Amino acid sequence: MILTRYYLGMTNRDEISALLDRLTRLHAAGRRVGDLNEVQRAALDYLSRANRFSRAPSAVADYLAATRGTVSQTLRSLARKGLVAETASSEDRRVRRYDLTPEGVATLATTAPAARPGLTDAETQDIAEALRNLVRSEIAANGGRSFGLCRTCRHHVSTAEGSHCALLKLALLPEEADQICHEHRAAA
Amino acid sequence: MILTRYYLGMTNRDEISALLDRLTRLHAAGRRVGDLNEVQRAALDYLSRANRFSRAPSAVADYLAATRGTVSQTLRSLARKGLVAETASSEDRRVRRYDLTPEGVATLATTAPAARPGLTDAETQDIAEALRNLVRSEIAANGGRSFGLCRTCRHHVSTAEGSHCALLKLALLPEEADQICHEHRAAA
DNA sequence: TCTTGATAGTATCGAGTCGATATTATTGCA
DNA sequence: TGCAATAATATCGACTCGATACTATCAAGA
Repeated sequence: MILTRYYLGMTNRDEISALLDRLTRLHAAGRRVGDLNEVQRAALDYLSRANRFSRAPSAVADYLAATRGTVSQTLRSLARKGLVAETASSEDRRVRRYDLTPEGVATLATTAPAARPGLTDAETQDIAEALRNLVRSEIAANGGRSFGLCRTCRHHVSTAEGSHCALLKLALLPEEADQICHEHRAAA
Repeated sequence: MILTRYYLGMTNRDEISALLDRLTRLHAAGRRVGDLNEVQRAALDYLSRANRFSRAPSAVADYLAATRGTVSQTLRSLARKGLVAETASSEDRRVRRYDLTPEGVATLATTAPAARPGLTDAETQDIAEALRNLVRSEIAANGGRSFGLCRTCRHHVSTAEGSHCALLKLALLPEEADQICHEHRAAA
């Protein structure tokens, strides 16, 4: 397979940036489905995979590298469309949580990502790993949060009854260990 | 190096989409430099690497998966800022070409992509290849154009005096063989 | 307890992008 | 000559963007 390089005189760093410039545009275009734009779709997808501590506007803002003001509007737009519902937090009265409604779940299901033609399983595997590396480096460069799975966090503790979070000092529901957490820190 | 997967139950395809959702946002945030937004910056970068046949609004629109209307405004915005200048095509009076001004070149140079910390040379190489694959598959899925380098095109012909394009039936300047072409089709 | 500072979220601003649609030139083909 | 295709722009409402200002709430220290 011949792989066309974009610019022969480019460093790998510059080429990655140039490729990302285009790739992010191509990806974004494919993510505008129905009456959702790219950001709304990404926020909805995030909310569907985040645990109950991580569905607040500020967590979405951190995850999507957006300001709180913008995310506030995005979530309001999703709520207007009936795809998410706002819930007040019981512990901290400043915090609001946005959960998917059944309509939100259905919307997500009917707009699943398209298959990627022309890629072997091995290539797909390599691409996933490369993207994980790239996200990790992007986060390191900008001081963002990792937002990994609860199960892979240094604060996750498995017990006989189930598991709990040593940071929040809370018992976890079985499914929560496989959800994204705002407070995630990679195990040492 | 432990690589946190986003969702253990996810297929690679879904994981790639989820990773791209976030990576797109992180990359875009890093590309908003000075008074340029992500799209303006990407368009400016494209124009700096495209050959003279590929600097028209419609080519930029194809490259960035945007509509002509949007690109028209983007280029107008860049022109207002003095970073590009409009030139009428001599062959086809419908076509306009946008070339970088010296200010545009300087802006591009002073906003070069940041280094990617925490990545080895080997990882960087792998990532570049994975992204090339991903772009290729995205194009295949949506019927877009490849936009490769002139030199790697099936219409590129090397001669004793230099090179020429068999599609446009034109002699090429020496530097044009290493620029991006709108009409690019990968060599067979 | 009172104050102070940090945090969570919203409201608002102008600039710009988005898709969609319509319109004007211009080209090329029948 | 006529007609369809192409290139580009103009305009519309919805939305994102960063920036700024604002309110509400929490937490920690005097």
